[in-house]
Amino acid sequence: MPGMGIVERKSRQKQALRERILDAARRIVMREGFAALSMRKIADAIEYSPATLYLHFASRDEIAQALCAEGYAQLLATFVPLAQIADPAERLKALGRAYVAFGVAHPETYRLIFMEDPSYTGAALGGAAATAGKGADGADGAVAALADAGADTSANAANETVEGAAAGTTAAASSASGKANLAPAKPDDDPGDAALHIMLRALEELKAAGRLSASMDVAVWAEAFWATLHGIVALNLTCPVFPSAPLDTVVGVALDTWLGMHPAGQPQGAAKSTRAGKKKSAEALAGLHAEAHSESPAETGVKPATKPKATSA
Amino acid sequence: MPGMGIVERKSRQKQALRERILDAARRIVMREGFAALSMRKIADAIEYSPATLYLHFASRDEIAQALCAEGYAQLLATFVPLAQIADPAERLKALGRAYVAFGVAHPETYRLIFMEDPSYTGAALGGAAATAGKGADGADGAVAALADAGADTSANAANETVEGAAAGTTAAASSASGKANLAPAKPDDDPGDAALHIMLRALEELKAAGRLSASMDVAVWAEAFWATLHGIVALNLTCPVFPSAPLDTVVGVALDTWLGMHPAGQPQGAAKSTRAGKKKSAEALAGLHAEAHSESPAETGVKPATKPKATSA
DNA sequence: GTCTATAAAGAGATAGAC
DNA sequence: GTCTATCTCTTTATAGAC
Repeated sequence: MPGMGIVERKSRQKQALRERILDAARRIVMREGFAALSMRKIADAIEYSPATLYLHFASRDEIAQALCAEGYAQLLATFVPLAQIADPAERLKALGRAYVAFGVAHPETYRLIFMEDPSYTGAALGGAAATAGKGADGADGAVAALADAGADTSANAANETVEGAAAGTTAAASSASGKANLAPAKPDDDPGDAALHIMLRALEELKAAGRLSASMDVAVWAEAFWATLHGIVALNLTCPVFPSAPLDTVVGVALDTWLGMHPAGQPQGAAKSTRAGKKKSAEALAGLHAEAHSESPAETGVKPATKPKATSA
Repeated sequence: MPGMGIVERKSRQKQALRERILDAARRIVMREGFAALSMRKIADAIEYSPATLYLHFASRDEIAQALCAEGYAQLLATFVPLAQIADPAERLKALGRAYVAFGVAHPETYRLIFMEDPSYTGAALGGAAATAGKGADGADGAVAALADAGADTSANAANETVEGAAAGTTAAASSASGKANLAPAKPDDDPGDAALHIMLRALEELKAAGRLSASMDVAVWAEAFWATLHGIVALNLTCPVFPSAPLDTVVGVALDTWLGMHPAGQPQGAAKSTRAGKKKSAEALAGLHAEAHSESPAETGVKPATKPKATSA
């Protein structure tokens, strides 16, 4: 009968290898896209045999889902601090900018989560988006993944993003409000729900403040708003010619359109002034947020050329 | 020396087989998704050997690109008649609805064109989206594909969509305007450019009529608007929980937000009234437009469950 | 033109030795 | 736990007979 220390050590070792597997998998996905993720490649990367992987994950799919959970948590982590912004409209704009920045900074992660497979996309998005009610069916290891992911890369990513997005908005105002919006969106939910609720809360406030048409269904508005952000990110990742104007200009116009310009009365056409770079400069937006990542430089670059391209001989 | 008739017959036969190949490929993509498209499957479907395919197409990629060209042309075909709508705002709304309807009615086609690979997406989108100028580098067989595609399926699809989308708008007004907007967007361009120009023209008119902020850059607005539409379609195809509200409600809110409600003074909250079905009824929108297609019923269905899922044992 | 046959590469997953 | 070896399956693409 082995001492308890031995059991713990073995458990730690097992857990460590699991992490190494996920690390390697993440790197492969980031570098070559999800389609190129194979058990063999992972095994090669960590210098184990393919068979070993199956002691930790039942299938390639399980690895993919673990990666997804990390990604969701990572995205949520960039949202949470923004919930502090006092003005609901500015808060939503900051969330929108952070969302786009995340997608641009982590293209393959974003692809995996939101553009790859309905089963992946649906996984961490429990029964979310169901207006408000809808009994919360807890997603499992998602929040735990947040803690883990935060330990290596996403913590940095989150902070960078937050500072970048909050700069120039009402960031300072959050210290003045004190109580207002510090609820971190019930943490026992899955990240998808949590992120959604952050947005919905801001929307409710906006409506309460009379800055949103009283007849507007916030759930519908939220979905359309989300679609706009997703569309910007998705086109940016997939369409080589997409923003012909600087990305942040397009984002600015979208945010102004959905939320109205001037929270306190700045001249309209806020995005107009930004129109100077006039050529795809995802860096203009992403450069602010996504510089201190552990991800490969290729990920923060403009466009991955033509990564996917699964099988070719 | 064979008579000319023999040469022609052989040429016709060769062309016919080429069409059969593309037909089979299209069916496979529609049924099982692009990832499942393989030379063997095509060969099986047309009851030829795989080797024969290589006499008509150099590679699987070439087939994919031919499919893309068809898809672009098909989408453009649903746009062209809408250019007749007199009121620019209503025209843009109709275009938006048609765009979403197309994506919902032909999910795998839409996926292939706009969500699969940057090289596919960029192909038929020549140097488009480049604001206005940018010397037109002619894309090759795209327009020819329009003629071909129109011959079998897309003509019906286009007409159905047009009638559906135009109903309830200013369709009748087009007969009153006469001259206004009948330019079919220089036909020697590629479909991507053509579609874009239809939209840009409407936008310019909108701005000229003072219904769009004078400081707004129409190219930026157009891209953000497109992103919204793409986001709606893309989320609908990928995210199982996406529109919790009926799809057309979300589309309605988006269009109203971008274009303002009431072109002539109808009460605001135009989308509110639509909120009744309250459950994903893509049919509510797509049912109108996409009923008489030659595509498999699965394509017009709500969601393809989990089609892609490339390799599994 | 079309076929058969096959090369060459890669995938996921497993059995069984150690 | 880990590895070796392998099974099974699938893919693109080609060579060469007919």
